[in-house]
Amino acid sequence: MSRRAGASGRATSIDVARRAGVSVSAVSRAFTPEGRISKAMRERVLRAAAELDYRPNPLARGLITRRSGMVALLMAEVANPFYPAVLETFARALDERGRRVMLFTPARDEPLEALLPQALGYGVEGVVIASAMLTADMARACEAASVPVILFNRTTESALVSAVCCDNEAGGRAVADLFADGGRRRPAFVRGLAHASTSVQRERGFSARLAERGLPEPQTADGHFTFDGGLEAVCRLMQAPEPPDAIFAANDIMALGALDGLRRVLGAAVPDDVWVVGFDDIPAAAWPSFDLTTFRQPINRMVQETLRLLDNPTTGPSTVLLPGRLIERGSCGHRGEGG
Amino acid sequence: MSRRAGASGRATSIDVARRAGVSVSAVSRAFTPEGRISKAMRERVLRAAAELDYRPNPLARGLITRRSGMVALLMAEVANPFYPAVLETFARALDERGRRVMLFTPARDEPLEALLPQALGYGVEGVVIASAMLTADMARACEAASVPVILFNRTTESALVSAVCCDNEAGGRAVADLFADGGRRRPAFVRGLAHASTSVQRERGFSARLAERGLPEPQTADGHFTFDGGLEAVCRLMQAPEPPDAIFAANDIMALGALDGLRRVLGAAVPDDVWVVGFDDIPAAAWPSFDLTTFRQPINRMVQETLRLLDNPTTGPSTVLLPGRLIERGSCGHRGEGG
DNA sequence: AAAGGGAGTGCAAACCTTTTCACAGATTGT
DNA sequence: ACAATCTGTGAAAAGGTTTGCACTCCCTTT
Repeated sequence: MSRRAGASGRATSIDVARRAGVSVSAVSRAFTPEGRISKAMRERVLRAAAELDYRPNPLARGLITRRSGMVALLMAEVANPFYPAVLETFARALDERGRRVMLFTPARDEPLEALLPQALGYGVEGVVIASAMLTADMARACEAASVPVILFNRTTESALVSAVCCDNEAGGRAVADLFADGGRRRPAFVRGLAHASTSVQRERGFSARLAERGLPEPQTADGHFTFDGGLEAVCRLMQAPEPPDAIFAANDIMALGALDGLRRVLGAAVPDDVWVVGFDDIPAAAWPSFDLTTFRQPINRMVQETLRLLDNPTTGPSTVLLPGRLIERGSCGHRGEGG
Repeated sequence: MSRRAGASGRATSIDVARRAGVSVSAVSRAFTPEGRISKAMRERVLRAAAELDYRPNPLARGLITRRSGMVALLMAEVANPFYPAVLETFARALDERGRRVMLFTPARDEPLEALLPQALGYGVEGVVIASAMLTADMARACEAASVPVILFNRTTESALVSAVCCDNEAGGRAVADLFADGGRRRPAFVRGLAHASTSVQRERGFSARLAERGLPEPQTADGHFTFDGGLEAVCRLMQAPEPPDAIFAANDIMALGALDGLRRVLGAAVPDDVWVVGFDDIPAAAWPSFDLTTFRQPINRMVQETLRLLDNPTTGPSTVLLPGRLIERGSCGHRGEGG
C-alpha cells in the first residue's frame, strides 16, 4: 500500500506534491514545458512523479485549459485505399508528439455541423479534415473556439482555414506531358466528384498542358472516385466514335477500375491500345496485375506540413502546396526494373 | 448578448439552471437517463438547455465519473484493406450511440503497455483491440480500471477479456470441402503470422477437414499477411517436386499476392492449373482481375456483437463466434452470374 | 547603501459537472 | 390518525488540474 490516493487508484498531483514536499502548483509547473520553475525543483518533482507513476490527468487539464491533447480527424472515404495510408501516417505522427486522435467517419451526406461542437467540447486542439467537406458554419465554429482547422488533400477559398495539398495541377500537367511525349493523340479524363477540388485541379492542369502540347481537349466521364465508377466510365468512353488512346483518372482506384474494364470487359490491351494513368500511388497500383503509372502524393511530407501548421497557429491561414512525383509503370508501356 | 456565460463562450449548467429557475443538480439529472427527476422538471430544463444550445461538458463529466464517452480502438494493420472496413463500421456504429472513437495505431512492435494508461487517463469506457496483441499487463491494467476490453477478430486464453471472432475453423473446413468437392489433390496453406490466432485456427479447420476427406496434409508457407508475402510464398510452394493444385491463404491480401504470383510471375493458370482461396472478402477480391473465392467475415454482425459486449459489462468475459460465408468466384472455376 | 527588478514559490480560486446528503411533501400501511 | 416509506429537490463537496496574485529572496543598478 503506497502513498497513492484518489478514488481512481492513480496518483494525483497532490500525492506527488506531498511526496516531493512542495506545493501542487510546483507539480503543475514541472509538467508544463514553459513553467516558471527552477531546475532543481523540477527534477525533484519529476523524480517523485516517476516513483508514483504519476501522469497529469488530461481531463482535469483539459477542463481548465480547453486543450485536452487531442486532435480531431475527419475522414469519410476510408474505402479509398489512399486514406488508410494517410490515417496511419497521421496517427503515428500525432502519437509521437504525445497527442491522441479522435476519429470521425461521417457518412457521405451526414451533416458535419453536429460533429464539430462535439469535438470542440472535448477540447481538441486542432481539426484535420482529410476527406469531407467543410461548411462555412463549421469554419466559423472553429474560429470562435480558436481551434485551428486544416484541410488535407483539398483546398478552399475560405480565408478562415489552412490547407495542405499536393500540387494537383502540376500532376495533371505531368500526365499530359507523358501522353504527349508518348505520341498519344486522343486523351480522356475520368473525373471524381463534380465538386471535389482535387478532381477539378487535376483536370485543369491536364487540359491546359494538353492544349499547350497541341493535343485536343480530353473527353471526360464521371467515376465518383470508386473502382466501379472508373470501370463504368471507361466503358462509356470507349464506345465513342473515336475512343481515347490514353486515359487519366483523377485517382488510382478509378484508374484500376478503368484498367480492369478495358482488359476484362472490353478486351482492350493496356498499354498497347490504351494507356492508363492514375493519381495517389496506392499500394495496389504497384501490383503486377495492374502495374499502374500514377502520380504519387507525398503523404509523409503532407502530414508533416499539416502538423506544422497545427502547431504554429500564430501565422494566419495559408495553403501549402507540395510537389508530387510521376511513377512510370507498365500501364504506359514503361518497362519495370525487374525486366 | 444572451445570458450565456463562461469564459469559453459556451453555456454551462449554471446558465441553464438560472434560466430555468432551478438548481444545477436538476440540470445534471435532466441529462442523465436514470436521473431521479420529475417529468415536468426535466422538460423545463431541457427547454432552457435547448434555448442556450447547452451540452454537458464531457471533460467535466469525465473528470468526476471517469467515463468520458469515448472508446479506444487499437488497430495496427491499417494496410490490410479488411481493417479500414472494420474501422468505418465501428466508427459509424459508435457515433450512432453518441460515443467518440479514440484511435491508436501502434507500430508493429511498439510496446502497447504505454498506450493503455494513456487511454484510461482519458476515461475511455471500453477498449477494442482490432489488430494488435494484448499483453497480460494490459489486461490487468484494464481490469484494475474496470474498463471492458474486447478482442476483435482474434481470440485469447485470458479469462479477463472478451473476444468477438468469425468462426475461423469453420471457414477453414468450408474451404477444405470446396477443394475436396472440386477434385483437388494437393492442397496448400499460406500462413499469416506464426502467433496469430486467426491464421492458426483457419489452418486447423482446413487441415482437419482435409484429413476427413482423405486428402493429404497441406503444404505450408508463411506470407506474413501481406501481398508481397503471399506472392513470395506461392513461388516457394510451386517449386516443390509436387506443386499444389489448390492454395488457401489465411487472408485475402495474401491470396491476391498468390494469384498475381501464379499468373504474372510463374505463368500458371488460375483456376485451370491452381485454385486460390482467400479469407475476409475485401473489396479487391471482387475485382474482375482477381475474382477471388473467399470466406466472407460478417463485419457488421461482429461489430454489433462487440458493442453489445461493451454495453453489458455485467456478464463476465466471453468469446463470441460468428458464422461466415464462402463466396465462390472465378479463382476456383466458379462462373459468375455476369458470365 | 537604498531602491528597483526579476525569479521562484505557495495559496486559493476557477474550470464544469456529478453525487451524497438532508429535507420537505406526498403517499402508503395499519 | 400516526408512523413509515418514497419522490423530488437543492446545497455543497468532490474530482484533478492550471493560473493570477502576493510574497520572499537575491541580484542589479545608481
